[in-house]
Amino acid sequence: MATTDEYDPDDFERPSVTVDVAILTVVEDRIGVLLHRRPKGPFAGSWALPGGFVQMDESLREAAERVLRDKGGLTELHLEQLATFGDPERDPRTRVISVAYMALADLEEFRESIPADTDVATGLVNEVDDGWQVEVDVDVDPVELAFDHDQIVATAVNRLRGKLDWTPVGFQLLPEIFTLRELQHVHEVVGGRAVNTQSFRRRMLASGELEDTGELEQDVNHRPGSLYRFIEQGAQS
Amino acid sequence: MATTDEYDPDDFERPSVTVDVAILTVVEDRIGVLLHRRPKGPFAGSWALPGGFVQMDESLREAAERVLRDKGGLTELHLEQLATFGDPERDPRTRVISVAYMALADLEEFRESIPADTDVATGLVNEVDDGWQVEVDVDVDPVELAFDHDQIVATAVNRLRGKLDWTPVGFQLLPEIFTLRELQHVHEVVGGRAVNTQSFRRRMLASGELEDTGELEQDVNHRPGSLYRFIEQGAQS
DNA sequence: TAAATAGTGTCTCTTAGACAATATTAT
DNA sequence: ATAATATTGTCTAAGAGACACTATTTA
Repeated sequence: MATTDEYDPDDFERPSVTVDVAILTVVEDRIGVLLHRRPKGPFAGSWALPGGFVQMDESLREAAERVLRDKGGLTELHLEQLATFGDPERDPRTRVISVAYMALADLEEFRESIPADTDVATGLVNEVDDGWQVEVDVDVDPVELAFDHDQIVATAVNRLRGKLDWTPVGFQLLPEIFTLRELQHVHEVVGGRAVNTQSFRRRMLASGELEDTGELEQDVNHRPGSLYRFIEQGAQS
Repeated sequence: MATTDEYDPDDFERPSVTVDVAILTVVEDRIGVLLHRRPKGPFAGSWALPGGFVQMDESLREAAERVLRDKGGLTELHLEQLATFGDPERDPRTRVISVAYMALADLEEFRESIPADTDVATGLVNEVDDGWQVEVDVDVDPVELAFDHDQIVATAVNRLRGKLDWTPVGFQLLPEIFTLRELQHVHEVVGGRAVNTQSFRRRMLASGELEDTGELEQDVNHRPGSLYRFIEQGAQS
């Protein structure tokens, strides 16, 4: 038995702790996740989520924010903790426990975070087994992710899907100004199925979370839609 | 920058990692959580969640199961990971990262896990601030929990509440055989508000998750209700 | 019979989906 | 005019809450 009050932490061998971040976006009709190719170490050459060791003086969230900053200055993103993965065999080197985070970016931010000449790529998610498992394509072909990062991506996608119905998280995947059609498209891609346009429109407009900017969509070859902005839900009556 | 592929884990000082388990049940009109009094170490004398250091050869879930076993042989409970708490200051001794789990027990199991002559008690949860924060009473009086265990309890209560609407998790808080009224009571306590009896009954019976045992409640001073059993959702057509 | 809870029937209200009609813009 | 999408109107169906009524058991 090893309870926290009867033993000293120094009596125990300590695992390494990392954070890994699944940065998601919507790319056309698929969910995209930012991957980088591991130059060395275990799984060298494989695609992996960006991550890093947790420093002794930073919180877990700060570590995740540091990882985002290192990836092309991504900041101000929606960032939330997903789950912690601690199988003893998940890293062949030594015991490494990984705290996984999910970040959401719109496609522009996401693309800007990929420097031209680096081993960073957009993985496109295929859902397998009702979405509880995923497969990731890079440049059309399915790839095997390093460590248990496929599980982390699956967890992120499922979390995102679950949140979409209840929270205004869809806005995190769009630029500040967007049309209802674009918002609906995000919901359809994340949810993996078509949604009823009337119902979606009614629900969104009734939610009180959208503000009509009064502007119209530009440069489209059809009737332009109204542009909306997400209203921060700060001050409630 | 410290990415997983460019540094060796041995280059970094390692934190300690623990699991802490919020074992919840329903006690009359309140949510109960199992607490034990810390005999020594930081927060000596304070009430805390049961927990322990993660061993190098066990997974996080195995560590949580070990903690449950140590608490009076609790086993076969619903057990799920909640979140990981890693503020650098959360433990005054050294950097300790805690992976929090939630376990659900029915009141009988819960009571059996409390030996008569130990410093183990049932904390009763008061919800504060819309349930996003909690206060815990032991023997009527509010107590201050050790470390950030109040946050862990709040996270557990909120997770439980969120799950109740979508999953058959209510059954984990009841014995194998129960009446619809008992199930409704669990939902009302967890949800913190009354639910419509007709609607609840309709929804539960229509869910296909209940099997009528054909038996009736015994030893009650009113019309006895039918006893139901939860149907495992294994084989689907 | 009274008390207490189990269980049923039915009405209304809200919300989502289906379907159709009209509006606006570019080509 | 045609293509394409935006936007609105209305009908229907499902589910939840409200309310009233009947049923069953013990005291």
